[in-house]
Amino acid sequence: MPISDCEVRDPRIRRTRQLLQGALQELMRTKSFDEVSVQDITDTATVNRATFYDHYNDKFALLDAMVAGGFHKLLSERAVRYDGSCPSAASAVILATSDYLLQMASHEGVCQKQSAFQPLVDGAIVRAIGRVLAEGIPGNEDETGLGGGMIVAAASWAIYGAVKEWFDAQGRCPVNEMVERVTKLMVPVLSAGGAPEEMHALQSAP
Amino acid sequence: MPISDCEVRDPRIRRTRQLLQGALQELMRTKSFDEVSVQDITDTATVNRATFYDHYNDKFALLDAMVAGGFHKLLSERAVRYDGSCPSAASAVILATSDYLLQMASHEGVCQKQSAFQPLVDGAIVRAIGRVLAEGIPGNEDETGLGGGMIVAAASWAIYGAVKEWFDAQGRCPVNEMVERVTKLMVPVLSAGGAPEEMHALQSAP
DNA sequence: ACATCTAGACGACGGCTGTCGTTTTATAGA
DNA sequence: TCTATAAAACGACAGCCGTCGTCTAGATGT
Repeated sequence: MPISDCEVRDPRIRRTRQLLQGALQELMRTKSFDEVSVQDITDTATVNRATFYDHYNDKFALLDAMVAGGFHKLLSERAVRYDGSCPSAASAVILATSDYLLQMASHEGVCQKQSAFQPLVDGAIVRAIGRVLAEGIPGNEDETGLGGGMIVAAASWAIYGAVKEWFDAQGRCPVNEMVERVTKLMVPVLSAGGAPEEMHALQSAP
Repeated sequence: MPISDCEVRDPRIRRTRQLLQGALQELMRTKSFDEVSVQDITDTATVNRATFYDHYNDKFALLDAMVAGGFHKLLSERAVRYDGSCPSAASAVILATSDYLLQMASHEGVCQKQSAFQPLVDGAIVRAIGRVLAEGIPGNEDETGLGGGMIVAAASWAIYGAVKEWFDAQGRCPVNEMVERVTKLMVPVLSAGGAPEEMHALQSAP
């Protein structure tokens, strides 16, 4: 019976969900996700276990909401928006992604241990990235006939995959360099929808 | 205590794992993944429940192995290999990905209902695509200094994301057209490592 | 201030999970 | 062929899951 998570009016609901998300974050500082039980979460949140299921289908749904919310928060704090195919905007999204991964691994501790449910986190972040990109790339098939949906999908998955690859193989190169590489890789993809002129110029620059 | 899944000598182990994977496939023809219990699987496979845990950590690990194995089988049946940055090779991988999704949805029924654990399937397929691409793109950082790992990661995630986008929004365009679009999108990414000449020619072709 | 609505508390339920130790069975190698 | 190895069967266990129905309390809106 969980209600849609974005834009909840009732302050009680917000409070309870805040408590649950906080409890999960707290617990994941020491345990890995699959070692945390719903019982643990509700005990820490001082909330009845049955109440949990009034808000989320299972602990995976809670994780999903937490990740999506956290990433969205990080984006809005920096006022990161992807408007059009501007490469610097793409870089901002890429940087935000890597920062979020770092933040999760360290002080938030969302994925302290490499859990078997990492793919769930992956999916949540990819969706979040997709949402940002979609704001800048109209989904309607315009004169180009390419369909922005596919570009957004390809780009958001690619960005996350590349950043995660860099992240998992730590110490390969500094963040700046990684962002630059991924941006260069993404520019031709993102510019496939429109405004290709400036892109090609930038792409062929040293 | 599960033993590594690839290259198992003992025929008994192969037999049992075959039975378990077959049982899960069978059950997912009617139920969604999260509606299937380990009990169901072992009952259908006529195998003791405890035996299941000798082979897989949980039912998610079984799904993962099943998807990876199935995709690898589909690729080797067609002798699909990605050697170098040849666009037709990329197209073959893309087509194989969409075919695998179709095959899963219809007659194999791996993801009949849209389950909350779809991300796990996603991750398994992305990893499988990555393995194929990695054969054609050397991971060592050569004179280009780009590092093939990032390209492989970006490309495999992007390919799967794009194909899945097309797949989820069914009826948008025929398969051929989708493959062509995604290939065009991926060529600049894949060719970032080396052999960029032919690529650029193809990219600017009508 | 009041009546109403509804989130949340609570206890209980059957079912599934993951693990353990022991026993049986069949493969692999000498 | 015979023996050592190891996979699988089996039963049992505590613990967690997801759900249900009922009841309380507090927020909402008039």
